[in-house]
Amino acid sequence: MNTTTGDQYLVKKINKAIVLDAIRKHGPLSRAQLSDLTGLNKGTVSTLAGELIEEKLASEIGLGRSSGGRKPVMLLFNRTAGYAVGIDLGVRYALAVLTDLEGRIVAEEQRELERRDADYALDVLAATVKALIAQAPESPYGIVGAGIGVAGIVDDKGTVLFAPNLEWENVELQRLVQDALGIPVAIDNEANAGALGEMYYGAGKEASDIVYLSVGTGIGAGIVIGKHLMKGSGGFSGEIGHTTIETNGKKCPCGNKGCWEQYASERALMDMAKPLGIERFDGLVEAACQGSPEAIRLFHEVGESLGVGIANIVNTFNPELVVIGNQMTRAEPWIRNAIERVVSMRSLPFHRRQAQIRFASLDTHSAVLGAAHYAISAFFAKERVTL
Amino acid sequence: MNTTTGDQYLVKKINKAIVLDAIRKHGPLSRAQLSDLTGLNKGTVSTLAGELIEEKLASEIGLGRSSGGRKPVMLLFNRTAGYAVGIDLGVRYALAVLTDLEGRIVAEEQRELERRDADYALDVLAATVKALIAQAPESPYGIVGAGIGVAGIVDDKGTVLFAPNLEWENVELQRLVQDALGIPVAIDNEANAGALGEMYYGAGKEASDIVYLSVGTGIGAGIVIGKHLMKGSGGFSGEIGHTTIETNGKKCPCGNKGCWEQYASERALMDMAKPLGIERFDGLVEAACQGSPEAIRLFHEVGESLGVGIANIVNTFNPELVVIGNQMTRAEPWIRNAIERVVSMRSLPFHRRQAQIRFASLDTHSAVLGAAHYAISAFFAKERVTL
DNA sequence: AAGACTTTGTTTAACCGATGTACAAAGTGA
DNA sequence: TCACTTTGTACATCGGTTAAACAAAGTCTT
Repeated sequence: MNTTTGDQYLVKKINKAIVLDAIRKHGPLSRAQLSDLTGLNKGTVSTLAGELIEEKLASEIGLGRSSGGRKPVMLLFNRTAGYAVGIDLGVRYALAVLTDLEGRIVAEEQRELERRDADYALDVLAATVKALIAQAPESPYGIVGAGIGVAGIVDDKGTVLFAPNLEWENVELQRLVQDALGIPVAIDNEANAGALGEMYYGAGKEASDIVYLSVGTGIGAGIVIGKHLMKGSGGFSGEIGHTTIETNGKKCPCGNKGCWEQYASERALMDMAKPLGIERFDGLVEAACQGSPEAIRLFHEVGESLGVGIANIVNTFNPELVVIGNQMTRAEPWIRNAIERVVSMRSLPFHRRQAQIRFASLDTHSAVLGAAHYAISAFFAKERVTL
Repeated sequence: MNTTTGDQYLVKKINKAIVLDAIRKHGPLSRAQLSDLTGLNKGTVSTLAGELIEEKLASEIGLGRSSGGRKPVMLLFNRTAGYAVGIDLGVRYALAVLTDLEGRIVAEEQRELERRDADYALDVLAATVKALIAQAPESPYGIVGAGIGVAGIVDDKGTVLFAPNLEWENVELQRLVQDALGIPVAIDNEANAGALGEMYYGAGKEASDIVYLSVGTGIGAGIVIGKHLMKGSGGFSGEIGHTTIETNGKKCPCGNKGCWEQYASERALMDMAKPLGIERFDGLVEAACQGSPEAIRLFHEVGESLGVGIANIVNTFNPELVVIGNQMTRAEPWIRNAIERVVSMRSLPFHRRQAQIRFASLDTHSAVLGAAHYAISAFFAKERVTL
């Protein structure tokens, strides 16, 4: 039993959070509109709005249009009250952005990772973030925190349990980065971060059930149901890439046979491309651009395999939207049709609406923006009640 | 914006719910213990406990042991303040129980379903439930509601969208039953109900991440993460049985190829048993009991296929516990080893703990008790805040 | 057996925040 | 200019929690 009990302070927290959320989502708004929208008494809204202004989280931006009476004073969320850092920690690169509290990018830094060990990555990360922080404008709250999306399995304590492609095991990334930077840090897997990014700032703004598929070296999925990120046990983000789609199929280094990512990942594609003498993904994309029938055939094949797994996801979660992100986005022209054909063939007929399939609208920035969102929402969750 | 705003009444609701929950979960408790446990002031607990007694939801059961001072008055949850009905609506049968508010069975009725149409099922259902209600002892709240677990896909409005084995489509089951019985009714799919039943009253009492697999004619799964039932979009319960485990495998009536339930369901098993001249599941179980090597081989084969799909679930959700329920429970002696071998072979090595595999400890009552739980929790959610 | 100490549960005054009402401020439109 | 609207603030009231005091009912030591 450690449920938070109720008292007046809780009531105030709840209502203040409601008012701030309304301003963030629907601003600019007058106090009267806020009262209508939230159902709170005018007087209550007045006091709470006053305090939010005091705290620099909202500001009066002048008078609005009258509809036959006194002109309303419009309130706007003060999105530059602080700044957040979002980091996408990939295998060969680290991409970091500085955003305001609405997730708008104000600065960006990218670094190549020349080695894979955690110490090195940590050094690069710290330097990158410090370079970003130096660019942050003066603000009441300063840097409110950092979020990291990492290509590996993360638990709810912020430890990277296993990152095969980085060759990491049990790295306490959250603690390490937090100590290095001195600001609150949140960690999650790159696919989950991408899902949040697309939901809040990208292709899924209107949808509430989204699956974000990160198709790179491996395959990861961030699954959002009812605007909530689905987290497995212990914060475990599903290793859906190691789901069997061919019971006696290709051997996977994980020990299993017929894993999806043996057929549908970037790595699978490159394995298939070796006989063609093409070693890099860029090369294959180029070959396809120039009309190479072998290259195009390979993309079709991978697209079909992607479709099989996506159909499984659709049959299991019935999402409105499947967003394909990471490297494989660049293959859109050649895989899109194959995916759509296979998915519509294999997904159950009694779904009321057909799931749409899109490619990440934030391009390579889904994960990094989602990561920034972790920091922003942690900042707001701290002194508030989560609605 | 329709978030509930905060005021004194909300605070009281929250605190009253906290106190009642504490009594339900840890009772008998004294007022002083409640104050310690919940963090609420002694005076507050006194008033709230008084009201709960007034409302017949708790009662004083006498004095407890003193530890050097005045003897405490012990409060106990009044589990007979009302009764709930749980229904498991299968393809060939309807099983219904009457439980007290702690989910203990006080009466039970089972009926065969001789036809499959919804009207007939509804008549049988109504008669069965009425027979149960007639057996309910007098109580302050009477019958607080009914929950139904049904072998089909249910949306969040209580409509059975599709129940292939019952041959139903778009049956507004909740409304129909509610009108027939005049009590609140909650509907969910049988696998979800089973998962709740096992979590609250069965094998999963201590676990918080459980997958309940209902293996009958088809395969359904109820997935519980962090004590919460995972619901797909629109209340959609995952049709995980139609997940592909063999890309170019057997055709499935659903239109897909290589669906899991084409290999691992009761129906798949019986299809395989036809050449042996065995037509019914009972027959096959009997044959295996008598040591028929063909029957045992078939069970092994199905067990292995079950293992493939379970490994997929384990890799995706990393549960603590997988509970196998419904018909296939009866095959435990012959499939258990095959399942465990395949799952441990195919599940990812970096899971910190190996998922345990058990067979439904509530036997055939998982779903029906889970269904009753829906009614009970709906009753408590009505006048309260959900914690 | 008496008195000191403990624990339980109730009572009461103080406090806090939301609400409704009255009201002041600042418009619009005929 | 005047009637009517709309916005935002001020203030008394209400309900609920809390802390502190207190009454009730024990135990334990001497």
